[in-house]
Amino acid sequence: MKTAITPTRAENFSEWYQNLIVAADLAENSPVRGCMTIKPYGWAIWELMRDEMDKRIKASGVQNANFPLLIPIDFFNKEAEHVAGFAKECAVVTHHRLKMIDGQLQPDPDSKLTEPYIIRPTSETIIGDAMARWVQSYRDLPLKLNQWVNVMRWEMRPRMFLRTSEFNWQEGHNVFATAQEAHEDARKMHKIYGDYMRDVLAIESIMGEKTPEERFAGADHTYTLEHIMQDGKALQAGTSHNLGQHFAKSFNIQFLGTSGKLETAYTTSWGTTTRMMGSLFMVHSDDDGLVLPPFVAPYQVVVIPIVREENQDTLNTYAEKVGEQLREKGIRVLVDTSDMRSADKMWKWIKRGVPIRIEVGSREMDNQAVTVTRRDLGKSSQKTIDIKNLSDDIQEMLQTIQNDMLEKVKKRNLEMITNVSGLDELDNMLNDGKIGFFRLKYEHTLDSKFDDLMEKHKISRRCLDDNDPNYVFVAKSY
RNA sequence: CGGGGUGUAGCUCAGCCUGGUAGAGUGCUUGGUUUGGGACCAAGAUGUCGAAGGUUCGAAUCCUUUCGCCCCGACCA
Repeated sequence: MKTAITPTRAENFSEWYQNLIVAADLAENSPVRGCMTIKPYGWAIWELMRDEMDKRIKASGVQNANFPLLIPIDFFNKEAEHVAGFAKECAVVTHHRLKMIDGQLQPDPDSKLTEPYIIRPTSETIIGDAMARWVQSYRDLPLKLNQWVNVMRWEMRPRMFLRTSEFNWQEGHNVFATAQEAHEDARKMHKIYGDYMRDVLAIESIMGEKTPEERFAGADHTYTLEHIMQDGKALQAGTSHNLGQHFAKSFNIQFLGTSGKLETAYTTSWGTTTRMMGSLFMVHSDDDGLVLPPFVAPYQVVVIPIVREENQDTLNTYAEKVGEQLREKGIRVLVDTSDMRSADKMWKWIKRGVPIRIEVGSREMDNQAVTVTRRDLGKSSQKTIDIKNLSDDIQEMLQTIQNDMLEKVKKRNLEMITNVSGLDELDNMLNDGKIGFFRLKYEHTLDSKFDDLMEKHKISRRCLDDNDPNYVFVAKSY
């Protein structure tokens, strides 16, 4: 059978992924090295994801703000571990003016900055600096801030949505009076992310704490959400850090406590990025293109009139009427009356992952009916239904699709996780080509033989098992 | 940043070895026949051959430099 995307997932997963992005019109490589252009259809998905995330973040008591893109290099220097983590991938602004020299615009040597700026790879430092001023008393705490911005990390090996030099994200930064509150907050944001990914993206995350080897530079504890891709590899889709007093000490975030003594605060930071889109695409899509969960589908339903010349006008009117009926219920609908062959329209919207396709032709019009097909199930789900209760039926169907997609992922996750008793068993399974996550005692991975296995099989520790932190998940990753 | 590959029409690519002034398929436009899971016929438009320099009467082709992209590593949301 001919698939819309070639090669298929089974033939070459990473090439399939790239072609998927092109076929679904999500993004393209830009003229700027390592940076992508997110196209309107891709951005529409992000806006839906972002708006829902923003709602949930605000509901947890966080306020949005906006901090500068440029960070004084000196700020960055204040937290040693943090510097070590990011120094290798920073873009640096060194001049503030261009000059025409030999017919070429160049940075004007006379405009060299005495102190260069870093384009933010993350904003702990500049937000820490502000917090030091904003936090004076225990009454100012907790202070919870978030910003939706772009950041830049000079990546050596970019891949669209998964790892680009510039990416969009939200970064939250909270300050607390006590270690306990900071601990609870890091866990709370972690859970909010997990719920979001389950409810909105229809993805069940593998959640847990990063091992000391893998945690964020400058954090005491890093909690991660790992997603299992269809090829068994891991993708980190979000993190929440308990930064302890590292940044509070470096930036003097201090307050007068109830006892009248000056105390040092505790901070957390937590983020999710456009990488979640990469996960969304890789987790759900198939060999015919994108498959979107209804929650984040720019169009939840596409109505395609199967027109013939003689009935074009009446049929388009009927299609619009169907679309209008659905819109009244708040369903996002596109009635595609564009000048294309209907078969081409179908494939276009299949590739773009619209959850429900409604076809209307003269047969349906005569019977006051429509033919519906679910994207996640394909042609076998095609059925003709009466339009009498259409908007209710479609709404219910959208909910079912959302649920079914999650269940499918949960089921696949279970199949993708293998318990192993020790390093020899792990080695054997990987030698046999077994893919997915492997769960084993964390202490086994402290054996030097595990370092050899990591090298040999390109695996890494993803996170500890939240249900039993004596165990760790190990996998190949993106 | 190291190893390998690659850059020619919107897209996928041939042509390069052996220098002689640009090709195919697909897509696009127009007309016609079609239309319920990727139609067919006919006509037509489209290129600084990634960029810069060099060799040459002449460079997509040979040489040098440089940039991007892809794959495999190291690094990471």
